[in-house]
Amino acid sequence: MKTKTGDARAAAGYDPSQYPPFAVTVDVVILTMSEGELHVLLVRRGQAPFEGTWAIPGGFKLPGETLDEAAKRELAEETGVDAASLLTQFGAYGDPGRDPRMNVVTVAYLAVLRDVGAVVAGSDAAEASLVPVSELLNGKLELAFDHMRIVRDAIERVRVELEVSGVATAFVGTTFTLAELRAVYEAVWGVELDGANFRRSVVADEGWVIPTGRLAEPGAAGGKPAELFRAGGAWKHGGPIRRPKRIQKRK
Amino acid sequence: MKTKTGDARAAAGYDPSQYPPFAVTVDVVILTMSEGELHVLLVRRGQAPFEGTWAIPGGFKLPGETLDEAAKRELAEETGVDAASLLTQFGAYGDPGRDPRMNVVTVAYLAVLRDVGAVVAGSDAAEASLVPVSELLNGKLELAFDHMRIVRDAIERVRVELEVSGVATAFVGTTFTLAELRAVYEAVWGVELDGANFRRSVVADEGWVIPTGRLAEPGAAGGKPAELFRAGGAWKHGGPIRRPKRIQKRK
DNA sequence: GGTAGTTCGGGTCGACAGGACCATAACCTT
DNA sequence: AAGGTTATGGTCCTGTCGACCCGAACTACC
Repeated sequence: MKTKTGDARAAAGYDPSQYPPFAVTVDVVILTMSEGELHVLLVRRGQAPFEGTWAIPGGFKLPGETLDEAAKRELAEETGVDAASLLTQFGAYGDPGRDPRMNVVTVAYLAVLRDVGAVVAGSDAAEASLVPVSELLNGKLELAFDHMRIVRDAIERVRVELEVSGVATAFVGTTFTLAELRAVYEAVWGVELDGANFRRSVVADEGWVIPTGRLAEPGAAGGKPAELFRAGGAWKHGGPIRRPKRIQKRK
Repeated sequence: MKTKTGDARAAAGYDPSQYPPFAVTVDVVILTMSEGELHVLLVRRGQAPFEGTWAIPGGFKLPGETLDEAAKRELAEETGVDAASLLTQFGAYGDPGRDPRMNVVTVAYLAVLRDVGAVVAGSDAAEASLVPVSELLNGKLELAFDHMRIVRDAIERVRVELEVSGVATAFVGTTFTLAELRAVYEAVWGVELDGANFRRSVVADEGWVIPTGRLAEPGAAGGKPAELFRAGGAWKHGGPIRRPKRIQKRK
């Protein structure tokens, strides 16, 4: 290559202070199960730009913290939840003009929570709400910046994550029935799974779920009381359930 | 652009110019097959810090381009290759102190190439070399910044990617034999696959590889000439081969 | 109390995928 | 021509997974 470019690149390529500054933010997509449906936590913006528009919570990275720490801090500030182990970085977004004021690159994180309802109240966000993802994907709601794209990517990510890791247990309580756990898969994947087959697969995976010996209270409709489980430590083994290609139909 | 919010909290939360600036870079991990082994392209640094240390190629993101464009540009500048379709973003790294001079957040990309050897010559890098990943993972080589971690993450990513997408064809030429394609899986995963079973799985996946009708020249050792294939368009269907849990043994 | 409805969980069966292995064809070198 | 090597087709066997059935245990209602 030409020496001109070489010299310019040598100077430009190695002196960071010569380059236009960016602001770096972290945004957190908080997913949770509510009423059998997958929801995302959104906050309403109080300032321009995009004042009054829904957005995902986030904030600026500080020089003294890692990206993971920044995401954890933002999550704690917005929801009061300490869930560092469930935070997964899944993408960086830096399109020019995504923030109309200056160059902002954001690193997006995914957080999976349970019982987020009570937590939202304690947040300092002006207005926060759990929105079903189906409403978002329908295009009925508009989000600030490129947050719609980020949320879409997050949902796709959690669908994959559900298959290769044990995230499913993060959606449910500390103890849960297998039906509750199965509902997570069904909601996220949009499929129906056979209860009996689900149980076989899950309990066959040693250390994945651990029976507590206790039984759950039957619902209003009755039925045999379900066994209560708690999450095992085996997170990395790859999930016990494989995502079906086509939607199963039960008669 | 020139918003000047008076409110302190609003300024802290919503005015990017109030926050410490970062430099944003893109780094590209270039993987290729050479002599049946997975290699990564490294360049030797000519400037401080880490002068003389091996590093992965990369550069600064410009305000007017997207992250993907920056990665594509850097890849072209360093290797002369236009391979935008093979570029995958896989992580962002922003630990404090990862660059001793200032706050730098880098977005890491993965590029899978074939025949990178001829391309390296045209690069403007002072010194470039293909290094077997086995040497890197052994810890025999030291990399600048946190590039070792980035490369490790990239390799893990390509192992997963190989299973869920059709990246394997990116490692080989426009036409290839099934043995060549199989060698990609074997090298990346570190396993041995049965040739007959491999063929069955691959050709069963409609549109994944397309026979050209031509035959390859047999190697020096002879053998039946292999059928030549070209890559089909079916990239998203998920790879045809599943990663074996344990290494297969052939007698 | 009895019966219907509901949920849970164990069992069976068949389809299919995947791995191990053999056989054959088509090339090389000697 | 003989033996080695590679590609490719075929067979066999096993484990996995979905579909489905059935009994167990509970609630609700008559």
